[in-house]
Amino acid sequence: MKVKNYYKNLPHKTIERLSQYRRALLICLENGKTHIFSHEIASIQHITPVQVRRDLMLIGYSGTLRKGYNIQDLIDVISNIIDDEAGIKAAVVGMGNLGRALLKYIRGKRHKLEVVVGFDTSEDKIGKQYNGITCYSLDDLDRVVKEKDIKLAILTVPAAYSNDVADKLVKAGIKGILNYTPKPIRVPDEVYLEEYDMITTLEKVAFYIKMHQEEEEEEQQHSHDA
Amino acid sequence: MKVKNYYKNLPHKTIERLSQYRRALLICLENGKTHIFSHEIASIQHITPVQVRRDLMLIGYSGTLRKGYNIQDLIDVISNIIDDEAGIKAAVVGMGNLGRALLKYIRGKRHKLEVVVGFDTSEDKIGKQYNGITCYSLDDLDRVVKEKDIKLAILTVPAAYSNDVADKLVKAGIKGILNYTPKPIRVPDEVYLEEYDMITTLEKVAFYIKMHQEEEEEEQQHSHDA
DNA sequence: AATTTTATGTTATTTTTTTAACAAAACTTG
DNA sequence: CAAGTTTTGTTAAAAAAATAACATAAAATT
Ligand SMILES: NC(=O)c1ccc[n+]([C@@H]2O[C@H](COP(=O)([O-])OP(=O)(O)OC[C@H]3O[C@@H](n4cnc5c(N)ncnc54)[C@H](O)[C@@H]3O)[C@@H](O)[C@H]2O)c1
Ligand SMILES: NC(=O)c1ccc[n+]([C@@H]2O[C@H](COP(=O)([O-])OP(=O)(O)OC[C@H]3O[C@@H](n4cnc5c(N)ncnc54)[C@H](O)[C@@H]3O)[C@@H](O)[C@H]2O)c1
Repeated sequence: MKVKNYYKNLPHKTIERLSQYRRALLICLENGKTHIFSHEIASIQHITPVQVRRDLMLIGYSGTLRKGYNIQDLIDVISNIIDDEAGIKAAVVGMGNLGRALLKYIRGKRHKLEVVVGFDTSEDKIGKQYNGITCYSLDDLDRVVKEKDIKLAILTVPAAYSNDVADKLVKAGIKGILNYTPKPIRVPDEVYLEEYDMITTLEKVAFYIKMHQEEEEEEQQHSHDA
Repeated sequence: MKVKNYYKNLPHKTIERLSQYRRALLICLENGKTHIFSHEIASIQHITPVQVRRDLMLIGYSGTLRKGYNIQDLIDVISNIIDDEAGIKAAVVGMGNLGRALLKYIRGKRHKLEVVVGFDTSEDKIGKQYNGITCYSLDDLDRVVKEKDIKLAILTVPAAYSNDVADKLVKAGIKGILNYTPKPIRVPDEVYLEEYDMITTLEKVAFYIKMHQEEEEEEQQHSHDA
């Protein structure tokens, strides 16, 4: 029976929530708490306690009845699942406004997930340090990725270059890409790809604001009719 | 029969994809194309053509058999659904590294969705202009939000202040919040909330890199056994 | 000691989202 | 012009995710 890949079948959403649970748990631990109930975790994440318990069931973690979950234990269990033992090294590709902001933000946040270099094509940036991280030329991508065993790339180049740079990343042996470029990229199946577009999210918020507005208008109409 | 709120029941995911379709369509239009097939849209977004057609069916848009969809028409239809006629005004709250990067990025991208001001508490930033946008003191939130009819807030303050500032935004009458802070905030039901955490996404990518690694190790094991 | 309360863990159900199946129409080709 | 191909639009099925239901046990209360 497979043991190692047991967690492979966890729902994607559960993986996301595990990361969020851990972040919340770390804060609770700092505040001196030792145990936590499913409804407390749920409240922080504004989800239901059932969902929390179900996620924890899926990873096979058990709490204590009427006492809740041991925070340190749970952090360790989650870390064992989502963290790579040897740690995963990442690169920020495209050290512009967003790239530098991200670099600064991520730096030092996670023990097993570290941004170790940046890449850019601008002479102004190549060779410079940002938050203690060296920016290399994109021409050195292959070499640096291999030398430093970088597996993850955060893509923040101008949209026009997304695909070109993505191809280079794949060739260099990158295993996962987080694409913040508004242009969807194409990568082989064995490279894990996650894309996020801020405009889309923003437009979604705007849409639901609009919907809510229209609902209210309609309600007013009704009360006027009555 | 309700007409105005017909689109209220569209799946959330469809709304997201509509925004993405439009972005892709705008690029196609610029390139001089007039018509597009569902499989072309699908290929850009790396989803299936069926999903594209299903989404378009849901919004009641019809293409031409064997000719595809009229790009300009479709853009207009999507815009009619997701854009607010009067336009929605947004504020960036917390003009730090991320806030300024976002402001610069969003500026001028969409006709009906505009960032019109920034807010901060730092004396260094209050009164300054960033990309032509004035940064106001958080103390002026109520006044400015009302004066300029701002409905959407992009929250990029330090995590420690997320909740405080969110409360103020709600009191000021903001209708939707996009929270980039790693701390989930609580808002009343009538305020639409979208949260996004980069660390979570990053950890998700790292997790699937790890999983893929372990799968490969196992395969090697097997071929060794055989 | 019996009863009530509070939480967990699991199975069942519902909802949401994606994918598949296929009929119908328009064009192409032999 | 008949047969085949392509592409849409829709209904049906499957898969994924969230929610509900509930049995169980520890602690608190009566
Ligand atoms: N700024 C934001 O908040 C934001 C938000 C969402 C998405 N984005 C997207 O992220 C990307 C970067 O945005 P930005 O605001 O940081 O832009 P930016 O212009 O500030 O930064 C782009 C950087 O990429 C570098 N670059 C150019 N070509 C390159 C290449 N081939 N390889 C490596 N580096 C290269 C440039 O020298 C520059 O440093 C864009 O695609 C943008 O659409 C930005
Ligand atoms: N930098 C990133 O790429 C990144 C990525 C994801 C999330 N975040 C999150 O976004 C937030 C901002 O990150 P940052 O890197 O821009 O930080 P930053 O320190 O550069 O910016 C924070 C800004 O908020 C201002 N501020 C402080 N208190 C405020 C208040 N009460 N009201 C309004 N403004 C206030 C500060 O003066 C500063 O200008 C943080 O919560 C961070 O965790 C940042």
